[in-house]
Amino acid sequence: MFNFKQPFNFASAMSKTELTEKQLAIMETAEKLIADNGYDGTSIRDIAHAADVNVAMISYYFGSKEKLLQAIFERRTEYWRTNLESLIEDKSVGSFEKIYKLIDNYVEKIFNQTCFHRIMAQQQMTNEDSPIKDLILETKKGNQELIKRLIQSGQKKGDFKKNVDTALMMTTMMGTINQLLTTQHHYKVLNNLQDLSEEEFQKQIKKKLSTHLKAIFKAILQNEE
Amino acid sequence: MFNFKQPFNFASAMSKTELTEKQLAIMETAEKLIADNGYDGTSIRDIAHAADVNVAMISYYFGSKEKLLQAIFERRTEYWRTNLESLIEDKSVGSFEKIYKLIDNYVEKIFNQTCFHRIMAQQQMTNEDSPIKDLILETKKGNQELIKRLIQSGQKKGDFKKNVDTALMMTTMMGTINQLLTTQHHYKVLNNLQDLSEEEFQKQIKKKLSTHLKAIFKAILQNEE
DNA sequence: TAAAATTAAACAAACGTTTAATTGAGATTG
DNA sequence: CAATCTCAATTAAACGTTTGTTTAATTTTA
Repeated sequence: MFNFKQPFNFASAMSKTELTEKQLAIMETAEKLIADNGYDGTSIRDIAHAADVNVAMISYYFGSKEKLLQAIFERRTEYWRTNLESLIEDKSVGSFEKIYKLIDNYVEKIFNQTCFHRIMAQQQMTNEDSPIKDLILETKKGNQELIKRLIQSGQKKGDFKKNVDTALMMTTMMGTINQLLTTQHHYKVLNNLQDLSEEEFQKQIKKKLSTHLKAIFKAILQNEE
Repeated sequence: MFNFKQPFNFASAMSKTELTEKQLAIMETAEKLIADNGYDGTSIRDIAHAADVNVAMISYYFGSKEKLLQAIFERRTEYWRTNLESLIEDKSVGSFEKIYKLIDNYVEKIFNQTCFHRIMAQQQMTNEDSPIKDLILETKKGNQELIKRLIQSGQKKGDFKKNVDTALMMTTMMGTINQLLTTQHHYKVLNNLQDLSEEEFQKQIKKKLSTHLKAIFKAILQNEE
């Protein structure tokens, strides 16, 4: 007899289904590998082997290599804004306190997802347009809009200087964090911290970075009249 | 008759020869392409086509794709330190003036070689050891040592604070510059500057960036006793 | 027993590199 | 001065791998 059975295609059937354990395992393995070796430097076979699944499973679940990356981005960018919104509205928190909390929030979030943010830094560098770059730009636009409002409210209260270049300020924050993220090893070597355990080093660097950024933001924002 | 003629191998014959026009053309084309699409995202055929030479010429001149990248790095890192040395020794220049000159120097150099520095930023991100990463680390080590001396001399004169984290300070400088370099387009969009000519934009951004960094460094370094 | 998950194998295209043959310009020769 | 020789420069074609993706068959699950 003939067999008319159609092959099932998961990728095209998946619209907003929950992610299975296996899909998550693939995504997290891919995150680590791509962060280390770059998107083009990581093959589907590398990922499949490290995640201990068949090569075909990646196309089966995600459709393609690029869509896998997109899935990673969608997962990680989902919960960015939410708690920023509430911070801005909170009337019981002072202007500088808000900024400080913002910094802690960024540092904490980024250092809790180092692999993903290293990938984001990579992707920002490429010069081709892509859905992912659009996603990054939209996220950034939203964030910067929120922060602009935060600063404007501080200016109205007389706490902050006028004429603050928000974009340049955010560039310094993201730039400093990214630079530290991508050159952690250099930082370790240059400061003779190789003996520290990875965990201890992360803890120290997060604290130092936070303090450092707060001092910078204070200097940029503080009204000295 | 038999032909015993050995093929000439340029790559292994070249030790410290001057670069020909053609080699320079290849290197500069490669710089642009790799900056835009990444090292693994750029094929030898892409480079050869853009530089209008045969694919084999690249292996012929440089030996391999990786050695081409190395040649680019050697060309660009050659003249980094020289004029920093003299700046530090100069007794007629004040502590802050020296720092400001240092900043201008970095901004100017990096923005005059944007493609190369975008490649450098890419390479710093990868997690594999390579001769190129070693070269970057050595250059950084040397620079940081010089800057440490610059700061220590300012501290002795009582101009600068004690307990300055030089590495973190440099991280902020390089991070801010790199971030701006890699997200110039985002910066343009986020600040509605799309109408400016590229040249005018570069000029403006260099000036703004310089001022911005000087303000930050002043805040970090200034002794307030 | 039907649908979904998983597999090994195959696919064409692109990759970095090498080969072997040809071209071209300058030196050497008759 | 023309002919010859020499060797670097240049070429098209081929090399063996690796790439992302698809196929068709098999196993698992319910």
